[in-house]
Parts: sequence; structure tokens; C-alpha cells
Amino acid sequence: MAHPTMEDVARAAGVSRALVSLVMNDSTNVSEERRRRVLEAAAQLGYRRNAVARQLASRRTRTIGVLLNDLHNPFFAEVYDGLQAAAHALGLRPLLTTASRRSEGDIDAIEVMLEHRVDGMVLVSPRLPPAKIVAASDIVPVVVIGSVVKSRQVDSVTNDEHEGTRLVVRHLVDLGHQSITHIHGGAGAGALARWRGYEAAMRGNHLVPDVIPGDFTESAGAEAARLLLKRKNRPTAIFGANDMVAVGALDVLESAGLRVPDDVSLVGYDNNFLARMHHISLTSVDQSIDQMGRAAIELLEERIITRRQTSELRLVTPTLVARRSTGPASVLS
Amino acid sequence: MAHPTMEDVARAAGVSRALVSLVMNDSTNVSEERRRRVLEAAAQLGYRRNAVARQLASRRTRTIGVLLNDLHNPFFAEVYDGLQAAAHALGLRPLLTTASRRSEGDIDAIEVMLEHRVDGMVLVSPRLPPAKIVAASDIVPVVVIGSVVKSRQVDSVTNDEHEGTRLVVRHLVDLGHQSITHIHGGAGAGALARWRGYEAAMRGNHLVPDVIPGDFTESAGAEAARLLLKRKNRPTAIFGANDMVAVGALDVLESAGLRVPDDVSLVGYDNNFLARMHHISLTSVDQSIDQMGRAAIELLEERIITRRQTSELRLVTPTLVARRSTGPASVLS
DNA sequence: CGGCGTGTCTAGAGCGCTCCAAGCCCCAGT
DNA sequence: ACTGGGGCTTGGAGCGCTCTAGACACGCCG
Repeated sequence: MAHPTMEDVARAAGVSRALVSLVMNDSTNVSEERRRRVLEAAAQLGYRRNAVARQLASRRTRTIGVLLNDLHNPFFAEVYDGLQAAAHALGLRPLLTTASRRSEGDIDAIEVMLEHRVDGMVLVSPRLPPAKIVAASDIVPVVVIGSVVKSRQVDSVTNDEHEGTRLVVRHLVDLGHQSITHIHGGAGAGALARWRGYEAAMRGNHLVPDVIPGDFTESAGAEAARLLLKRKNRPTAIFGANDMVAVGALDVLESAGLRVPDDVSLVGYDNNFLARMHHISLTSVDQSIDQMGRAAIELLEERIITRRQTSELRLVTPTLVARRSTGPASVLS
Repeated sequence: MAHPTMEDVARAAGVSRALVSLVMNDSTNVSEERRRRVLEAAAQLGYRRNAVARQLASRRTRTIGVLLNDLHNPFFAEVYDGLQAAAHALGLRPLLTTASRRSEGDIDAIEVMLEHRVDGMVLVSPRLPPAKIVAASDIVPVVVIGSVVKSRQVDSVTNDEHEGTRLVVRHLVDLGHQSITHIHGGAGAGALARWRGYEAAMRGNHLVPDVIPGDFTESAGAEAARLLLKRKNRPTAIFGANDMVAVGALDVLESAGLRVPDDVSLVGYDNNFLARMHHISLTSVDQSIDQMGRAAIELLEERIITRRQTSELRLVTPTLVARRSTGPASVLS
């Protein structure tokens, strides 16, 4: 038999289908004797629960839709790890959907999740109009990681970007840097907050902000570095919107014969495993990413259970990890 | 209404539920007039198909279970990309499951997929006893990526490791290297084949193989490099079982003051984005990973449709990408 | 004028499970 | 002896859809 059903197990064990269901769900109100008989019959037949039927009948899928938009970015893999672990502990299963580059992809992905009747969704750095997110949250609890959506229906988990950028600027200033250029993260989630944080921190130190547009990719970082190289007055330090950007910049800077950190200091953000590699050894901001995943699941579960109607924002406090890509400001660059 | 059903749409449009189903599935046998009415009613009510119910009723899930065991390894992300794209084109959806470190995790993961009644499964570098894989293939078509399972029920997609390792050794020999050490990949998929290929290629060049145990991680590479540093006779070239291993080794070698490739040449395998980074610039073997994902889905779809009973092996031909981590052999090391 | 496609549409029987409501049995309480 | 609970078990009504048969109208053919 391709897939024996509860009916088959019930027949083999000489009990009713309902009893088999009780056994499969570890109900306490089943006599030891029957439980044994049912389990034996099930093992014998090679019975395996049908998750699809269970979901339909119980009107719950115990599934959390997770939207990631780029698996290649180690950031997402780490978030997923945290999510996965936390979800598993609660008996929930993540349903991963990855969007294609286009922003439309994200919308499709949300639609797919809703068709699968997920019990909740976690959107990681979504590139979506907030209205779409709020619309989704009418249907099912939604938690956003990496950016903040202003709606009482949507919870958010973010890194405390203000604090993170403050740490970066402080670190550089302490090393004697005065001209610090920020490579912006474009539409990437958190990019705006990092930019603002950077500006605030610079002004707080009576320094003039200098920003180059970009996005969260290595190539954007490389591009930005090329721009900087053309300038007559180069900054003594560069702060990339994330590690990918910083690494991209690093590449170009070194190719051009500049030494890091002797000629220019470089800071990233995320402290992903690239930054940690000895070869790159990038000073970066650690966001405790898996904590973010964990927090997201907690918020979700809470909403699923309590139907809370006010939004909550969890700020995860970052720390600066100083490595070999930063050093004292060079006298002239 | 939380989730309107076809019944609701049918009532609103004044037609039968069956007709709504036909419209939703783009049947051609529906008059324009009715189709319009149904679609309008659906839009009006905010109807959204229930994937769970569809799956149950149609006895197909159009879902492919994908088992990855480590999202952090960029290799898996790339495989997933290929899979995802190919699956999407065929109207299939990948259902990602990631196993925990323990090999048990992989078994659980297969069980979960089967409970979800996936139409097929793709196991990427599974760390599972072949018997388990064959058992799963009794139930649903299975394709394995990265290793070969000997069973007429299981198809495999692998990189042509023999060719890949041959290319590596050839490249190094051409550069004048005679002592080339291989850091083994342990239980990692393909590791064995790479080791064998390496041995064969070395002997083919009348050289003596030298192998250090390890696994597919950065830390294993670092460990192996530390071992090598302690030796009196160091090799002039090191060939890591994959890029992670090579990068781990690179780290340690450079920390120890050795220059790559001046003092020692280094080769990886996978050509993942680490290898491509300017900073690392690792000579590596490109496996056209996304092609592997694509091939896996093709094989799966074919089996699902034709119920083919013989196994097929797709070999993806690798190419060597020479970068700055390899150079002429140093006179003495 | 009856028969027969043809193109549309519908009724109804599942898919495999969950979740009541209700039944049965047995023992304690009066 | 009768009643009243538990504890255990069962029947049956869904969950929201698909899919097979067949109904129905319409026009065409011989």
C-alpha cells in the first residue's frame, strides 16, 4: 500500500479511526493496551501521518512563512538558523520562500505563504511597500526583521543601528580619524537607519558626514571604492553599510595599492563570517543575528496565542568587534 | 470573513463550486462571461486558494523536498538557487529542510518531508546511510546531489570529481610542484571521490600522494595547516577538499608568515564566492553548481512522470579557475 | 423529427484527518 | 439496587478542495 491511512491502522488494530488519531497525538486518555496495539499496527503497516490532511482538518498548519531575499548573504543564513531553532522548540516549522531579485518576487512570495495558510510570517529585510506588509498582517501575524513597519499589527526586530553606528564612529574617532566616508546601503533594510545613525554620530563629534550611494552588495562596495580613489581628498576611513560592501571596497582598495589599515581604515557591519576570516579581518558590528531570529519567533508565537493588538519593537544591542582593518589615522592620504 | 472558500465565491457569483474550481485552474471549458463573474466575485471577496486543501484533494503536492545540511556553506545556497529556478519553471515548489549537525537530523528531515507528502526529494550531500536513502526512494522519487547512491531507484547528480582533481594536479604539476598535499574532506559528500581522484592523478604523474584528514570546514583546513607547519618537509602546494578548507588553511599559513603563492600554492574546490573574492583569490574548481540543481529537478520530474525504473547519473563537468593562490613551485620550502 | 455531438456547467463522492457529542462500562456512593 | 460520574472509545460531521459522471441546451445532420 502506497500510503496507509489511519483507517487502515484502525482496522489492523481493531479499533476506531478516532482512537488511532488520539494515539498519534499522544493523548493521555488511551489505555496502555490499546496504545500498544495501535502503535504496533502502525509500525507494521509503515504508517506515516499525513501532514496535509492534518493541516486541513485542524485548521492550523503550525507553519511559519519565512521570507528571505538572498540566501547568498550569510546574514540570512544566520537569521534562518536562529528562526529555525526557535521555531522547532515551539513545534513550528519554517516554510522558506526566497524572492527573486525583483520586488514583485517578494509579493508573490507573500501570496504563496498565504495560500499555504501559514500561521504567521517572518519577513527578513523585506523590500516591500509597507502597505503590502500591513495588508498581510490583516490576515496573519507578521514580524519584520531588519526594518521597522509602523503599524500596530506588525512587530519588528531590529538591530539597534543607532548604537551600532555610534560605536563605529566613536571607534574611528578614537583612532584619530576625522574624515570618515560612509557607503550607503541603498534600499537594503537597515541601510537608512545606519545612514542616519552615521550622520548623527558624525555631527555629534563635530565632523562632516560624507556619503556615497550604494547597496548591500560586494560590487556596490567596489564601485564606491573606485569613486573614492578618483577623489583628490580621500577619507582616512571608510564605513561600509554592511560587510559585503566593505569587502568589496577592500578588494578595490588593495588592488589599487592602498594598504588597510595603514593608508585607510575600513569598517563593516554585520560581523558575518567574512569579517571574521583572518584574511579579511574586518572591524565590524556584531548584531547577534540569531538572537533576532529567536526574538522574531517569540513575538510571533505570542501574537498567535494572545492576539495582542499593539505592536512591539525588539532592539537587539550590537557590539563592535575591532579587527585589523582599522588603525590610527594616517597623517595624509 | 477570515478566509472565503470556493463555496463563498460560487454563491456570490451564482455558480457552482465546481465551476469556480475550473476557473481557478484556468480550464478552457468555461465561458468568458462566467469566468469574468467568478473572477470578480473572487476579487471582491478577497478569495485566495487554499493550497492545503488542494493538495489533499488532488493527491499531489507539487512540492519537492530539499534537504540541505548547512546553509552557511555557500555551496548549498547556490545549489538551492538552481533547484529553485528549475522547480519554479515546472510549477513545483521546493520545501526546504535543514538538518541539524547530527546525522539523526537528516533522518528526521526525511521523515518530515514524507509526512508532507512531497512529490519527490532532492538530497544535497546527505550524511545518511545509503539504506535510508533507498528506503525513502521506495516511497517517492529521490535524487542525490554530490554523491552517488547505488540503487536503480535513486538518481544522482555529481560533479565529475575525477576530472576536477585531475585538473588541479595537472595545473600544479605544470607549475613545477612535486609535493602536493591533499586535505581530505572527511565524510563530506564528494570527499572520497576527490581523494581518489587526487591519488590517481598523483600516481599518473609519478608523484607520491600525501593526505591529511579533515572535513569540509574552515576549521578543519586551519587544523590541517597547523599540522603541516610542524613538519620538517613541507609540501610546495596544498589542495583543500573544498574552498572552506582552503580558506581555513590560507588563514593559518599567512598568520605563520608564509606567503601564498610564493612559499606555498593553494587550491580549493567549489569556486564559491569566497574563492572569487579578490582578497582570497583562490585557484579552485568550478562545478557549475546551479546546473547541478537544475539537473536534479529534471531527473526528478522525469521520474515523477515516467516512473522510470533505471537509475541515471548526471556528471557535471568542472573547470579549473586559476587565480593568485597558485604559482611556480618554490625551490625549497 | 429523432439522434448526436459539443460546449458548459453541476452534483456528489471522496482526500485523510480532527474534533466534538455521545455511548458504554465499571466502580463508588447512598 | 440505583444513580452518577469518570475513563475510554466510537460515530460522524466537517476542513476546502478536485475530479468523474452526467445533465442540459443548442445546433446540425440525415
